[in-house]
Amino acid sequence: MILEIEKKLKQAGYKLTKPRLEIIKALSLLKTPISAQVLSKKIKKIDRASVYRTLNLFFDLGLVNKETVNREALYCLAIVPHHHIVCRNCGYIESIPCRHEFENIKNFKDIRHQLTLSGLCSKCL
Amino acid sequence: MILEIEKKLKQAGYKLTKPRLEIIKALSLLKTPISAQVLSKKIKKIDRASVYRTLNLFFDLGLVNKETVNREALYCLAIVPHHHIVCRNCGYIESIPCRHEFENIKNFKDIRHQLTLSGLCSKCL
DNA sequence: TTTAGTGCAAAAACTTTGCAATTTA
DNA sequence: TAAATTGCAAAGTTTTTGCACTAAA
Repeated sequence: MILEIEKKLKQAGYKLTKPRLEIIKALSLLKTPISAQVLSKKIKKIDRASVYRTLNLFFDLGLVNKETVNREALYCLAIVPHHHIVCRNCGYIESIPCRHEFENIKNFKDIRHQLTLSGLCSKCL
Repeated sequence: MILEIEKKLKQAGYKLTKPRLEIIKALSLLKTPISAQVLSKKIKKIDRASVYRTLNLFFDLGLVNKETVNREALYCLAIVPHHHIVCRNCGYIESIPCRHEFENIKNFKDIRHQLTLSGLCSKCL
């Protein structure tokens, strides 16, 4: 999966730098999406500005998804299509495999998507 | 539709104030989602802080959706379930009726969702 | 070696907060 | 009239930018 991302970065004409690789690695190790802030604090050796620049680049390239979860913007890798469902009470997050096809919407090509579900998990209801 | 929102606000124990009604009205007139910033500039008579407070309240109550479109967080009314597809090149936005049912995800109740699609519209590809 | 990318520091943009005044129910 | 909500001003947070330096191809 990491290799696939690196390939896409290269194909798009971007360099494979240490900060970028670090961020890809960090994201790939996570089970749940993460905010730019928190990611930045997690990877202390990379400057905050670079974290933001990198996440924006990855988002523009479709390598990461950005979704609003309980008011916060969170990022996660977009390579394996999946969704999240979040408990609005305790914040617990589960991943959901993507079962929908969005390729056939008239008038649009090269479709990317981002679906976020929220609810109350069994502990909270 | 507006009346339905007002009812929900009341039911949740909140007052129907002028700023809140203004914001509901403004959102209901829009064909596309809007950022807090832009909405605030659009409704000059309501203080910025109130716009933010109101959007957050509405979001928490599930009255509005918040979605990330081309890096920006945009709001729209959530009463009539629908999605958006955005052209990544020119920003053109179309609404899509919601055809999916998300009620039956195990372990979660009271599910809300937010789906954003992006692509390249026919003019841009 | 050249060009893209980084870190740093500073600026800009965005969002929230405290509190007195106002409005709603 | 009591309690919630607003506007204002200020603070806090988040994100971006300019630029000299560094690293990837």
